[in-house]
Amino acid sequence: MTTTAEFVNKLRNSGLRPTKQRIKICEVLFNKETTFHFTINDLVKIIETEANEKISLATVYNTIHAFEKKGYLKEIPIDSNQSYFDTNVTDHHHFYDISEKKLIDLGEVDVGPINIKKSIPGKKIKSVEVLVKLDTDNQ
Amino acid sequence: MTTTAEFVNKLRNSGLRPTKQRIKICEVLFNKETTFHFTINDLVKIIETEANEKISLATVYNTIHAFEKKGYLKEIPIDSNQSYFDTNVTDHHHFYDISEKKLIDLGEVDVGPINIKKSIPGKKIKSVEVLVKLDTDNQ
DNA sequence: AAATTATATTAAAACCATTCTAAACTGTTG
DNA sequence: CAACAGTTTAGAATGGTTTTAATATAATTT
Repeated sequence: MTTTAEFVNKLRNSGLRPTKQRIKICEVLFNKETTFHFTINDLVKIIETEANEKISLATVYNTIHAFEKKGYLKEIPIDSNQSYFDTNVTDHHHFYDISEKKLIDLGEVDVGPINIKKSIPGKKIKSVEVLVKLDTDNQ
Repeated sequence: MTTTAEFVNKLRNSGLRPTKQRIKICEVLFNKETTFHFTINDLVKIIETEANEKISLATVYNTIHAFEKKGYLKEIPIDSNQSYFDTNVTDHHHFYDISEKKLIDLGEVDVGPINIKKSIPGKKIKSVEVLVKLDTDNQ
């Protein structure tokens, strides 16, 4: 459980003004038992349902991008026409269930160490992401 | 070097009618020394420049999706708003150079074996893709 | 606490990659 | 060659995301 005051501090410390909208989004994203994955559309629906409030789409996008830039969210690359975000910003990988269009976390123990043997001069590795696509097992 | 007749056969054998447009796209994609990565936009430009021809956007999309379904192309998941395709359909992974927005192949020897220890009942692994993001090394 | 300044929110429009539509066209088969 | 099924096309539609520019709000200064 995180109090509103703590979110206000978190925002202020990041150089983000603690507006009503940002605080609400913090509560929706960071006040859960577990981390989770969402699309912008999911988030808007959660805000409308859970909070019975309406935040403009543009603000939701702005806020999510601001949070991502601050490292409070991670975008997950999927070849899809919409962006998926993860409130779990620790190093981990993902299953992607193609039929259900759902992401599932792979914990650190679920994937053996990844050994990248190639390097490009002048470039450094920023992240290593594994996406395991899942299909229904019909046989 | 692949002849037009061979592309015609390849298409016919896949159940795709060898139309002028599809043959042209085959020539652009599969008649190169090396495999490469492209977006639909890249491809349209190549066709216009290299071949001085115009194929309708819808046809390019249709053809690329048909080729992907037949396994002649692979889509590469990147957190971007446009799709990247690869003419290299062997099992391999990628570097993604963030500043140049360019993909670079990682050969089979460049990445150690990936060990996925978790499984989901009723689901089977369709693919395992590693994306290594690269940043400019300023220090 | 009012005034000022800088930043954030908003609805609506714009944007842009991709998909759809329905009419015209082309390859295939008999 | 006729008939059919599959393909191409321009243009419209779609849908996620970004931009715009006016309004509102938070922070800072007086």
